[in-house]
Amino acid sequence: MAPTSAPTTLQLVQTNSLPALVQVEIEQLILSGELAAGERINESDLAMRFGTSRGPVREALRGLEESRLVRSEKNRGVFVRAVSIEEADEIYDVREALDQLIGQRAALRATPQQLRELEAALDEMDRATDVEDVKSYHALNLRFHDMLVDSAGNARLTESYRLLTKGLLLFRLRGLKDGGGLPVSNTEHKAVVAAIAAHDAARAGRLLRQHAAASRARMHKAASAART
Amino acid sequence: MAPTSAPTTLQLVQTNSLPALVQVEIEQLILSGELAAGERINESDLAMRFGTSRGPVREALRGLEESRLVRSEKNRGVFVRAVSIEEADEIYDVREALDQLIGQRAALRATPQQLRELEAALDEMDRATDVEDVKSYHALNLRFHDMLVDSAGNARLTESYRLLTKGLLLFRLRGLKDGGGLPVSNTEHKAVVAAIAAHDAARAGRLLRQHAAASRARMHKAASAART
DNA sequence: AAACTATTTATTGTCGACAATCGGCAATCG
DNA sequence: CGATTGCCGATTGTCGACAATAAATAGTTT
Repeated sequence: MAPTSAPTTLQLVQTNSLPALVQVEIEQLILSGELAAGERINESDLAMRFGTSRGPVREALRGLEESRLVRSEKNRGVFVRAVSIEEADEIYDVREALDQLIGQRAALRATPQQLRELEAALDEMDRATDVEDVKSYHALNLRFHDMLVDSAGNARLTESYRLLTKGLLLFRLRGLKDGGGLPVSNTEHKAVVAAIAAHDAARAGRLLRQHAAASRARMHKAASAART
Repeated sequence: MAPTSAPTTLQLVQTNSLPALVQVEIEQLILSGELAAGERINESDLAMRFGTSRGPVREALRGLEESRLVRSEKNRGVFVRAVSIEEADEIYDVREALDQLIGQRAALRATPQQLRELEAALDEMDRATDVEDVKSYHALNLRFHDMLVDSAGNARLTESYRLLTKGLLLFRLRGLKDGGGLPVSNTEHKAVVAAIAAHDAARAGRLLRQHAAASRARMHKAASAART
């Protein structure tokens, strides 16, 4: 039997263990904001919600703790991590370095197929920009950067980058307006993809690092705007 | 009552949860090689060994899985990860980028105290080199790089770096001889520390990146020597 | 004897129960 | 009246037991 390209729920349950499933489920809850930053997580509630006992939930939380999405206090429970802007800055320090590496490697190793997908993503983001659909743009933006790091062809780099940027998602502005930075952001994306298509490693690396820096600046701008 | 500088066992048990303690214990077992790469881990055995039930052990293993020291197969168990030289190369790709960042930041932010400790570590490594104590040198070398990343003053960077380099420890050559690379390695260390002391960010970053690259080359050399 | 099948055994996966601990509230005492 | 102390409900921490699965073994058939 040929495996379906999109893995079925059945397959997921058969290959992944229950704690792993629960872990991604809780992760969704956190990243979607349903479990707010700083909030305390009740093990029993989650176990009920997923129809399991507390064991798998506890294992999942231990995994999430290791990936820094939650923090745990003995006998008090686990809390959704709250990422301050100072921490977000720290993350961006690292991210800029990794983004440069991603750009360099992608320019050398991206396949034509991957390049096509990147360009398709650019178009989609353009469309989202046209109708000022900030939410869609954010989702597409995440996917775009995921595709980028994948096209660098280094599994460890992908892991490190994903782990790092997950932390950034925890720093969410109340009402992420972004102040019209969307068209600028996608213009930067296009320059990066162009450099990758030209196999210009140095330029792609430099541009992607600059894009990260600009993204950080936009975060600061939005943060100070939200504070007033 | 003033807290003791070195945390007592009591304090450790009171603040850290049992799974966390078990996790570092198992981590030691893995990194020391007592649990060999590729080997399957028996939950009950470990639980007996630590005098706990399997619950805390399972939680600890989830944490280790997230930090990529073990991998888990459903209904088959968890295995100590075996890192191939290709994976080690991937890790070094990322490590070089992070090391450059570490050098840059350390040059800007290292305190005089940290600088003194770094220089003390250099001396210790010199002594280990003189008597060709490879094992001590390795331990000191790990500590030195830990101190370096700490002196960069970025907690996220520290986390990312530690996680990454833990993976490298899993790539262990049978009988790590290193072929007399120790004096060279410490010479590179000294140049890095000198650049940091001079607050020359660009140079410190460049040198630390080069040191990582040289370290990778030494790994390759040792690997090909071991293969013959 | 080789190969396939049934059975046994060891190990993991999950659960419910009990013990330990914490935060809050009320009673007590200075 | 304020602070301390002792309960009380809620939640986490840990455990032992049972179910489910996979590997190892024995048994049967050709």
